[in-house]
Amino acid sequence: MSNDRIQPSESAVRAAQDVRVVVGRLRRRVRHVSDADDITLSQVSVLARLVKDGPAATSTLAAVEGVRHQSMAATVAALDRLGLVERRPDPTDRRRRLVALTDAGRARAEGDRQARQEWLAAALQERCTEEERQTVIAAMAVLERLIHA
Amino acid sequence: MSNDRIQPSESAVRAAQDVRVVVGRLRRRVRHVSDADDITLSQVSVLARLVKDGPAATSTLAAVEGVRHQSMAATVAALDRLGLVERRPDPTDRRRRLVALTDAGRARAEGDRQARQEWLAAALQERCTEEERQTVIAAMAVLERLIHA
DNA sequence: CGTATGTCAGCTGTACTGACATGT
DNA sequence: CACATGTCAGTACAGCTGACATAC
Repeated sequence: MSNDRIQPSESAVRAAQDVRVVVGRLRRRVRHVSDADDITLSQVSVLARLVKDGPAATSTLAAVEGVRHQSMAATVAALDRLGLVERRPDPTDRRRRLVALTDAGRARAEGDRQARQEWLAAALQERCTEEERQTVIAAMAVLERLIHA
Repeated sequence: MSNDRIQPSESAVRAAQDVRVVVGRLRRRVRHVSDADDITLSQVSVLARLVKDGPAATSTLAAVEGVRHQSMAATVAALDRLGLVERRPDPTDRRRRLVALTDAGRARAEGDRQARQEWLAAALQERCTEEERQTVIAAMAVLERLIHA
């Protein structure tokens, strides 16, 4: 049990391990469910963001999602091909192209909120107590804070 | 606010959204940190599993990790190439090849537990209260239960 | 025979890096 | 000039499917 470095508490090590395992499994699980539809997780995430925050530049989207701008560009290009977003020049800065939802994109985003997240939301509803849901929300806030280091 | 289907509570929808966002970000973050080493997340996961459960067939590993056997075969093959596991025939069933840790694999698995998870464990240690860590552990238990539906 | 296990080949999604053009 | 934004090209990882051989 000796350790020459910092000595994280038992709870820190335990929490870190649990998080890693659960994150891996959750991701596969969500992806598998989302296979039913034909757009991808990243795409859903961007649509949801656009609904919430309105039109944005690729760089901005990349920043809020925590990915490189090149990666976000690929996701946005896919959404463009599907006709769910459109990219128009920003009149105030000709480097930028504002990404905005099309009507189809908005409709899709609405539908997804019920369809895609249904399994998790439903599971949280049917198989958890309100207290457990609050625990999950609180834990996500803690992890979010750590991510934004 | 009408909804013709089930009516998940606000907290269920909120929790589901938070989980999705945080899972995505955490995964990218963990992967980035793990770049310092030279083995991948899936590989780490398999090593950890072998430490815990002992030698196993590829199919078995695939089942417990929740992936296709072909996917697991690729991960195991990579570990084999690195000399961290070895595959030997199962005398009782000549279709199977038992995957077992080598000494190097065991050593690597041990080292990883401290090195790779350090950023998260350290963050949980330094920037959280004990109560927050317990919240995270509790939330992971809840999510784990939901995954194993 | 059907089923289980494993291999090989090819595909997709997601993210990365580096190099480059263009506009502020 | 440096910096921000975006595109293109190449790479890596991690999963998938289908087709096939072999063993139970």
